[in-house]
Amino acid sequence: MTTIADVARHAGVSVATVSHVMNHTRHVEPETAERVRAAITALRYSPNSVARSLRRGETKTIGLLLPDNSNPFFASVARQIEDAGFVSGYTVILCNSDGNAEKEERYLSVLMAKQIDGLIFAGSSDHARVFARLLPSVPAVLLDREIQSVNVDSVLVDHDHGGYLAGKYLVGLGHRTIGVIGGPRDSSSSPARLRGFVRALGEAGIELPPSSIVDSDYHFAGGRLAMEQLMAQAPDITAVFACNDLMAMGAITALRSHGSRVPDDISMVGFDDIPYAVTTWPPLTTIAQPVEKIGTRAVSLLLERLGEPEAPSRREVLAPVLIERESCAARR
Amino acid sequence: MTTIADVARHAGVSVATVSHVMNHTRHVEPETAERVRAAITALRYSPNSVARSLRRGETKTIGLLLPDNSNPFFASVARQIEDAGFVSGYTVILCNSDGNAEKEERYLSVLMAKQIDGLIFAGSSDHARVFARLLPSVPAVLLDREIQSVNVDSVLVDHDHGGYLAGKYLVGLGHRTIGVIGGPRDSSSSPARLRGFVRALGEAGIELPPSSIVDSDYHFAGGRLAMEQLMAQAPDITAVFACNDLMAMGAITALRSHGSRVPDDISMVGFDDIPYAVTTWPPLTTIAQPVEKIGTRAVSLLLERLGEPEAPSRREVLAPVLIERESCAARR
DNA sequence: GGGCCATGACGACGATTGCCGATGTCGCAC
DNA sequence: GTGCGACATCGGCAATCGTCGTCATGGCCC
Repeated sequence: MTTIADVARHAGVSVATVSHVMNHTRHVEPETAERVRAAITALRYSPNSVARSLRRGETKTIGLLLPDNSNPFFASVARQIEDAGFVSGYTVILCNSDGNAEKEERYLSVLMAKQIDGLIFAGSSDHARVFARLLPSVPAVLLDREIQSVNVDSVLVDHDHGGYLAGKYLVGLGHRTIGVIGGPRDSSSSPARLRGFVRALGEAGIELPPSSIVDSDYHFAGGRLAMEQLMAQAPDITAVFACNDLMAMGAITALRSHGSRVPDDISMVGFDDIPYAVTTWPPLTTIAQPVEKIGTRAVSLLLERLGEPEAPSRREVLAPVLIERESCAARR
Repeated sequence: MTTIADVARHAGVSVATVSHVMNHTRHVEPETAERVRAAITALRYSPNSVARSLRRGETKTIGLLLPDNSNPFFASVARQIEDAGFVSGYTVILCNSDGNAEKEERYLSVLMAKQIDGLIFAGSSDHARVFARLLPSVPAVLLDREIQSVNVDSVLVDHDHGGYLAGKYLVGLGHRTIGVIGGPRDSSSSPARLRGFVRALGEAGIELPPSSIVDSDYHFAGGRLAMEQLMAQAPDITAVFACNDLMAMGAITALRSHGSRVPDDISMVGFDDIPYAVTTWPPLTTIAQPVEKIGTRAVSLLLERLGEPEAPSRREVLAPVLIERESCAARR
């Protein structure tokens, strides 16, 4: 590997000069600078970032810790974050924790050792210990999660509002007896979605009996099972709100195998707007999470904090929007 | 940040000793070692990987350059690679190139500057220039791509064989007039899949007229359009082989809106076995790529090469397998 | 001679590691 | 029993990795 010293020798100057022409950090005689640049290209020199990082005390690297990159939602977020980081000269280290507290801790240690400049964290549940020990020592942005701490900003999605949107929409179509397929109780998102949904119904004077709510797990198969159960215990429903798209897709499958037609017999609203929401039949009406914004805002917050480490911590909440496709119809 | 010198001072030993107890790199009096360990935990010391990397000349980092992490196939591969790397102490830097040659080159430069120990590259097309300039200088593994070069291994999927499997299967079900929805001509995978498929048909004495082949783009909407076209120009087909699942899903949608039923009227075989292949109705019969193996084998090859840089380059080919679900039926 | 300009020399940054010195142990010869 | 050298054990010093910022220096002009 060629080093800055090689370049200096080749150009007949000192290493300091080479460094300065590369970084435009002090004036160098144009002629000299030209000679240096020539040497750089001649030797195909590229500065060693490791040495640079050691010297400068910054790595231009951000850690991205999320539950599972093979989950399309996180994959999209990761993609956005990587893109946004790259344009600002940052590189992303990807870590998958499966929401496992121990793994999160191990990854965090590695990332800290690697001297990341910042962290973007999408924990799957609240592991206070992890945060308390490690987070304060590096600027961080939490996704869909909050914590009282300096140095930590949050990007939140207004799940409550999303649920409200879904409720308003179904009520507006004339539905009165509505079923719900909920996500995991211990997630932070599902209860909020449910809350907003219930509120919308409440505003229309509609009450949601416990028998019209079935909890599930955010997965396709879980959604199918939940729908079976829902059909059994609340056979008169004309619409369903599934707390995510995957479960909505599973529910549609269950309905189809029972001969129910969507949206003719039952309307279906999902949540997330994953890319595959358009591949179902009928295409799924859903509440879209602003995936793109989540990623870009997270990076922006992080970079701003790097510029001003002592600024008070911020929380940014992003609004989901209703995407109307073909899985809902007015009540007959 | 606390450094090794702080620990040494705190334990009353030299930095060398601290280093040696951390790395078990020479015998240290148990008593002394214990004192050092105590100091380490007392000060919450964690060695600075950047300094270590500079000194050791290795970063325990591998670069992963792929077209698009939001594509579920690559997302899964990335996940597998990250997992496999982590257990061996490697960390992954994620880069999305969109298959854009210029981006690939920029990323490669950054990765080289960051002194990655190895590279896993899933290029979307052959950018010989990129490779020629940069690849030889770092151990690399190519995914689904080959190139004549030292230091470069490949993990390949036998697309030809996958296509063959699909053909054999449909022929075995009694189909004789079969349509094909192809992927991009300039990809390396689609033509190979097609080739294998045609061979299987040939062995059964079946010929594929040009009118039963429609090329598309590996996307859902493209698949739908292609199916429309296929129905128009080859109305008598009883089965379709789509060169990936997304197009198969689009094709099923097109068929449904024309009142054709899958598999009763038309059988459908996809390729890839993306997670969403089970969410269609009917669940999609498809040729599965060994996603998991691709990732783990890529990491293994890379690590083995790191251990033995001068070994002859290797190519590992992985066999796809037929996953029988419900989108195919015997010809009426 | 003071001030300015362009550049060079040099010491961190934090960890690893080859080399050397100090101390302790043991065996052997007298 | 004593003295001495060979050898093993343990720990410290200092060089090193490649880059960058600070201080120093030499030349030049007014």
